[in-house]
Amino acid sequence: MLALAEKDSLVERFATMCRSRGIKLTQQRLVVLQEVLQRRDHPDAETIFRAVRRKLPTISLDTIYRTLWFLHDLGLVEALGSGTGSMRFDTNINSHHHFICSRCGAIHDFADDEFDRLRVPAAAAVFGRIEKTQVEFRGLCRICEKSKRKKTKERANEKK
Amino acid sequence: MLALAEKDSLVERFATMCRSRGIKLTQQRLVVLQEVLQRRDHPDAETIFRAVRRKLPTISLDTIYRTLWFLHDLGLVEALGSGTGSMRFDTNINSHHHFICSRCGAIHDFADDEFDRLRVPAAAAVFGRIEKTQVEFRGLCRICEKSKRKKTKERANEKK
DNA sequence: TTTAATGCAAAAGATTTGCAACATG
DNA sequence: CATGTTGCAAATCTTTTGCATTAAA
Repeated sequence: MLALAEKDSLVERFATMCRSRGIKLTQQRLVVLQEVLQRRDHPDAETIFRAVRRKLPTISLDTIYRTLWFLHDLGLVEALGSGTGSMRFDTNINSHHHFICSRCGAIHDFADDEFDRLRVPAAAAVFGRIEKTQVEFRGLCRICEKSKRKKTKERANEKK
Repeated sequence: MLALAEKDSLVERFATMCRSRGIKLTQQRLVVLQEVLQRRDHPDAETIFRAVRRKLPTISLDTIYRTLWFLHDLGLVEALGSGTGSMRFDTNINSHHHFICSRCGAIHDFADDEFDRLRVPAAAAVFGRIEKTQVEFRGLCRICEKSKRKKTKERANEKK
């Protein structure tokens, strides 16, 4: 749900960032960035890999990792660390908050202006300068609510 | 900073939970639980392993994992998924919030009554019933603030 | 004594690294 | 051309599993 113009300007911005750091603008970086920009879920490296391979069949998984971490250093994606399993990347540039299923680990985004501007208590400020505020609600998602009998690990493994 | 009495009652509660499920109360489970209860950081399995091995030298790493997930199913610890690296376990039973360093992944707790009772926006409620609210502030911790030149991955690896 | 839990070693995943071949500036 | 990047394969790290043995109820 990023407007086209917005997306283009991000690609522009990316190109500039690369140039200014003497980093090369390769096909694979461009394709990974584009894939990442149009996603609204929280994919892991493998998922990005499968998607990107349709456009660039020779790309390798380790290039996906390198590129994802590179985008992360640039501040274009956020690393989520999904609980069980593989690392996931949050590609939602807009400020947002999370609902996380405590059972299956599914992550859903929602926006909330008020949550974007929570006061910073002194008890938190002592740890460092705060750059970002995010509220996390945890609970059972709709799907897990229906299959309560299974245990955490069983469900987590099903995802694979 | 758990009072002794509180800690004891948790061990009691644990024993009861085990009995009622026909699960055995072993030395290793008891020792892992005790280690977990007295920690205020967010250790990974390896860290717990090293600590517990001082009391029970023959314990194995996979027993640590099994026990940690068992405590998790019981609701006595929370799985954090640290971003880079290994899974971490939050052993703080009291309601609390997090400051997370976006560079090195360090996690610090703080308490805040008001944050414990944030309203739940409709946009979040649609995903499921909310059981827990947690605010996450992200930024550079004090240590990382001082060593800005290093990249994310370099610092993350140093921790090992 | 019955059943569940442990320790070990091996397997399975996920992620990273060294390096020769290759593409970009 | 010079340098940074890729793809591959092998290495590493973390976590899980199968199974014979041991310990709890």
